[in-house]
Amino acid sequence: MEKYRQLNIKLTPQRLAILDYLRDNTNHPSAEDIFKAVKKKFPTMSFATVYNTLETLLNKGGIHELKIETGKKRYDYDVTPHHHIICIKCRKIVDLYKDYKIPLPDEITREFELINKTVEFYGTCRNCKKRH
Amino acid sequence: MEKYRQLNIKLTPQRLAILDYLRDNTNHPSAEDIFKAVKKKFPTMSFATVYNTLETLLNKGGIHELKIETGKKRYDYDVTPHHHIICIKCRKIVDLYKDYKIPLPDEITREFELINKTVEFYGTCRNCKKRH
DNA sequence: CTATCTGCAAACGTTTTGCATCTGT
DNA sequence: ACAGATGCAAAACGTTTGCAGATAG
Repeated sequence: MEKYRQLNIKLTPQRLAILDYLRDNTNHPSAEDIFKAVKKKFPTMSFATVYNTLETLLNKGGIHELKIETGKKRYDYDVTPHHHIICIKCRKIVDLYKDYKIPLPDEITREFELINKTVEFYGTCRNCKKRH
Repeated sequence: MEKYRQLNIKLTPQRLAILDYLRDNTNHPSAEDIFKAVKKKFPTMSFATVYNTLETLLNKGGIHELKIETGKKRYDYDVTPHHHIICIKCRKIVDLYKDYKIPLPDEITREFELINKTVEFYGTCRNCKKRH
């Protein structure tokens, strides 16, 4: 795949399995989710390899790290800018592709050079609202 | 203080020290920051009490938990709606009191009942930009 | 061939828990 | 008086690290 080659990293079978899993599971999996899944293909797979690979991919800009959960990182194969809406009950995360222009007050633009922004919306999804 | 009483919790000296610290330190301290500070007043203070108190305050809506750092929670005494801009170099966090109206697409509003939102801006602060 | 990756196990930092004792209300 | 808080130590949890052996390029 084109994206894989552009990363300029050694494409080991383990890394390919991790990349494939991330590509096919856009539900923002945690390191453990990834580990469990790829361990089925590679029974010797270790957490070290998962974390090493995620770290490498992060540095190469191949994935994004989400700070949506406290105490557990989540990963996103989709690095195009987008936002998230999260159900506060079931923690379902839905992607939101909208390029919002959010103006910053002058006292902030004087102090900060803006690089990027993320908007997180919180609410209850239809399913969770139903079961009151 | 009025806010303290409204929490409807037992106001032990330890809790008062934690609340006072949070009230006076709006730099979004971590549990360890809080622990270190209040331990000076209460040498017997334990992490359990800090975490118990923070959990209680969260449930009562007296404080907010910030998901800005991965692997470490930060706390905010200010529960009025606001956003943050974070320096990606020194991790300085500046509050931003702006009530942004951010429109959601119909397919989202059909699926979710919006409760609240937070915007996180990332950039480099003046100090960090200076030292190139 | 060699720079880099894997996998194991041990260590780490943060947060949670069980429980006996103590204390605000 | 008693529901609920404290403080200690141990454990849990996600993540990182050191290192010997393996492997992609």
